[in-house]
Amino acid sequence: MASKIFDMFSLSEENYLKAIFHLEHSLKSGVSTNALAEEMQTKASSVTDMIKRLSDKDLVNYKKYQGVKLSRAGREAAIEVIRKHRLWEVFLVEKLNFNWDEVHEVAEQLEHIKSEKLTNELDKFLEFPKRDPHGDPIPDANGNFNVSDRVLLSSLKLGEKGVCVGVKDSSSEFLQYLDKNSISLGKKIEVVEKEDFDKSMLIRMDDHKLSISNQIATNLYIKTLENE
Amino acid sequence: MASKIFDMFSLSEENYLKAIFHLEHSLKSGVSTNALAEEMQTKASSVTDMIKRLSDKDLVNYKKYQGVKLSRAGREAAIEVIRKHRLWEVFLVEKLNFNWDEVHEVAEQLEHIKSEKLTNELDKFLEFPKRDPHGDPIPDANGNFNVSDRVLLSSLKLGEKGVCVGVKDSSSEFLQYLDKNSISLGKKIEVVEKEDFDKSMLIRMDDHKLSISNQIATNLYIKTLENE
DNA sequence: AAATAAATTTAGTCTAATCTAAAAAATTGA
DNA sequence: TCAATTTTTTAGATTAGACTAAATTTATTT
Repeated sequence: MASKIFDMFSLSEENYLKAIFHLEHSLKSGVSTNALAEEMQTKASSVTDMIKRLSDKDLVNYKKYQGVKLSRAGREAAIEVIRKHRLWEVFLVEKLNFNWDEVHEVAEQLEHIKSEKLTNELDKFLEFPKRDPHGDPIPDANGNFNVSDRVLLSSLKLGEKGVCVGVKDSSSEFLQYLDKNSISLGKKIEVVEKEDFDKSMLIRMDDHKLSISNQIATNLYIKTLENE
Repeated sequence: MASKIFDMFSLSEENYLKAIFHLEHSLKSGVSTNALAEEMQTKASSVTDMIKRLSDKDLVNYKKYQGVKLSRAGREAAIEVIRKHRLWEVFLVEKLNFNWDEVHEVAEQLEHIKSEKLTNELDKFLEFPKRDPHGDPIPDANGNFNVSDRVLLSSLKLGEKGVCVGVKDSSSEFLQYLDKNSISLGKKIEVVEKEDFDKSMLIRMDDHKLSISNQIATNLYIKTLENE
């Protein structure tokens, strides 16, 4: 972690940096004002204001009408926040009996606590977890994290098998749906039917079959199994 | 905990409530604007503003030029913050290898995290501790906590014995002084000499004697031992 | 290449929390 | 008691972060 001399960002700044980071990864491109406004649940004009502040602090590269990109410093700050968020999620589930659908809001608060020692001791206390309860990778103290080779369930072909390794949507509604259908990380899944019409699929899991809508299938990450 | 319907207080409001609570207890009276300004490290005019806001929300009783007192709701809110602060301190020391002189600033941040489940599960995880690392009592989920019968070391008479049970000053400077002299909670102490001139005292602890200045003696809480 | 639509920025307002300086009230003490 | 001092409050300004409405720039269509 290079330039961490003085990491005093406001709560709002940290949330923007995090949102830009996430959007850069899902859109695989620069981030537009509107996209950011949507992500932050705010107005485009507010976003423009904040972008200027972030740009003045060299946390993002910004040219009018051209969207933003994180600078190196901005990316480091964003990753630090994400690291803390995911570590706290592990803590809540592993130590405090939270279900995976209950951790998000609390972790949104805890991720802003500023103490390097706290973060690193928490990491150690949890025995350096590699993934959070939703299967997302946890950056280490240097900001490095594994880019995994997971794919969406919806992209599996007929007959292919895989292990459920993560969720894209981590809303409690979605997670509760998964709970209700006993779909949890680590479960083995095989695609036994694909329906062109509505893109739903029939999967085999444990000893039964289950029909999965496209909306579900596009929000479940799978690691495919080479076998057979 | 009676009226906890909607506990959405700002960070600043929570800090004021906590400060008023502490001042009410140490001053044993209503809290003046200036005292609160001193405690909050801010200006009297800012305090007046905030007091008005708190009064509008019925968290304090306020009459111009008369100082403030916490209302029932204000006291409950303050106690909740204090409960969280102290629980987090225990967590940091017991689970994350923090020394007792390192916990304060981090706990100042953690005390504002809003999640009843988090607080109560943390309490359970720590096995319902009764005291924080500085010997201060931790309120339970209903806001009740033991008012203990501790006294200041400086009030002990010649020959009296006691156990060190808490610190009044929890600055890291003071705590480091105690560490350096092996004074920790639970240690047995006997007053073997009192010096009228500068109010210092000589104490016996473990197998040696130690000279204690008045400043130290007025910041160490002792539970006296009846024996002998 | 205009004309229209969409995205973005600017200008001006608002709120919470702070500040300084000035005014007002309460307290102290000769 | 009443003048001096201290405490407290008011008035007005400031800042971060948000908002609305209007203006401007870019993108899309004909």
